[in-house]
Amino acid sequence: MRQSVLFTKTRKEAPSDEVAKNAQLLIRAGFIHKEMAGVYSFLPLGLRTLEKIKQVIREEMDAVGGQEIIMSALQDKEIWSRTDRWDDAKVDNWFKTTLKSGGETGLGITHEEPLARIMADHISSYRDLPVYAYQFQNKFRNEMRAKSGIMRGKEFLMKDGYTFSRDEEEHQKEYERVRDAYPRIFKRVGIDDITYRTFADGGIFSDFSEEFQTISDAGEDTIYVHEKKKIAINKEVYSDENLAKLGLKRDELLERKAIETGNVFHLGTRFSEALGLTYKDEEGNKKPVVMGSYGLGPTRLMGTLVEVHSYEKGLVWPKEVAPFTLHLIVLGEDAKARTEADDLYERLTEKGVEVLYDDRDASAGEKFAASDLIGIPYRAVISAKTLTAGKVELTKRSSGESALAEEEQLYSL
RNA sequence: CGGGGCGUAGCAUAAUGGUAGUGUUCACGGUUUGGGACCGUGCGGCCCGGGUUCGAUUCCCGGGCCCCGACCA
Repeated sequence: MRQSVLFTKTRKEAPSDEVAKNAQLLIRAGFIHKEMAGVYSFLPLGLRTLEKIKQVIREEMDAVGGQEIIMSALQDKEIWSRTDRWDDAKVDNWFKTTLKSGGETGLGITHEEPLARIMADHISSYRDLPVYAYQFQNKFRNEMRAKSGIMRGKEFLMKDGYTFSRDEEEHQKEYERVRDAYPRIFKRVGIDDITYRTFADGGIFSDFSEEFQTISDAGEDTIYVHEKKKIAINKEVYSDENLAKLGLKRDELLERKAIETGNVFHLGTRFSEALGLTYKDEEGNKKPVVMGSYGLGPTRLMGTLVEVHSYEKGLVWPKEVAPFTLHLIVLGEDAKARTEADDLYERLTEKGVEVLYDDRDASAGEKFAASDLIGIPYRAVISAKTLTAGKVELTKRSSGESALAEEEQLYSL
């Protein structure tokens, strides 16, 4: 894409109403726009990154048998009443509204209920199980206080998945299969080294649930990390009894602030029993389906990446989720350099390299500053200088290494 | 929900009970061209509603935003 037609602009100064680093940098770089507290729109660069994050998650979910769907945002009060999660006294963060035809609806805070009902239409035999379905969908939560930029909003994108199994044994296998896909996602977006599988409150169906916590001072959670075992325990369940269950010792653990980037839960038969989601086993006995749920917020993950990868001058995207792979910059008004850069841009695009081409009529400093801010992993500079050498200057952003390169080297990016 | 703070131009900020200044952005002209370069000219603003007052951007009340805490499958 030519930067001269990209409608977003970069800014020198951070907005005064944001404190979170992720929001400040993403707004300065033109990735997002704040609509109101805890509500953000995604602009061209931000959307490209968000879509890439989604694609990484999608590929890993599909790889463990996930079937993608998309459910409605508007919810049927009926099914939520059956699980006792409609009443404001039970769940206090609904956005509710009245229907003109009478009655009420609300914007989905999560989707166990509607999916259990959908599955009731399609599951009737043990032969139909297990099943794993997931979706990417905006969730709406009427939080008292939004904070931390895009990491905790009132409207946010969520990948929520749900498994349906015959019994606890089968559920455990499904649960582990989906859970074990998560580290592969974190590896691809470059945070596997600081992300820990963390034991947390399990609710009523199990001793523990598990979270994926990414070490960062911007996080809201406190966890205790066992670096060698690559696991952690959340402060909320940090007790001698639980440490004994997990075989952990206090003196081997380090206290850290962390961002909850993902979570996986055992749901048991709570939802299936309330909503009539049953199947017939081999003997013809009617049994409730055992469920699990698996969350991972792409927008929160995007915020996390900014918190842990960015530096004072701007964003630094891992290649897999960067809005573009290469930032091509032409400097000066030298007509030859311009022509060469134009042609190179065309050739690279033809070869399938995702290029943002800064063809604007702007000073070198302005272009470099904008480039630093946007954070595309590779930068290629063309100027009168590089032209005489017959090469382009290629810089790898993550390491800062810079060298003159042949055009062919750019094709392999 | 408890406590604190802030609302002034597209953005960031200053001053003021008698209608507001700076930087940046933007437009135009000129000089520049490897780190948001320089000079000149110009456009552009007191969040909304109510109250006090001769007069409110300024003081008071409510809505808004931010921060700390509580809450957070």
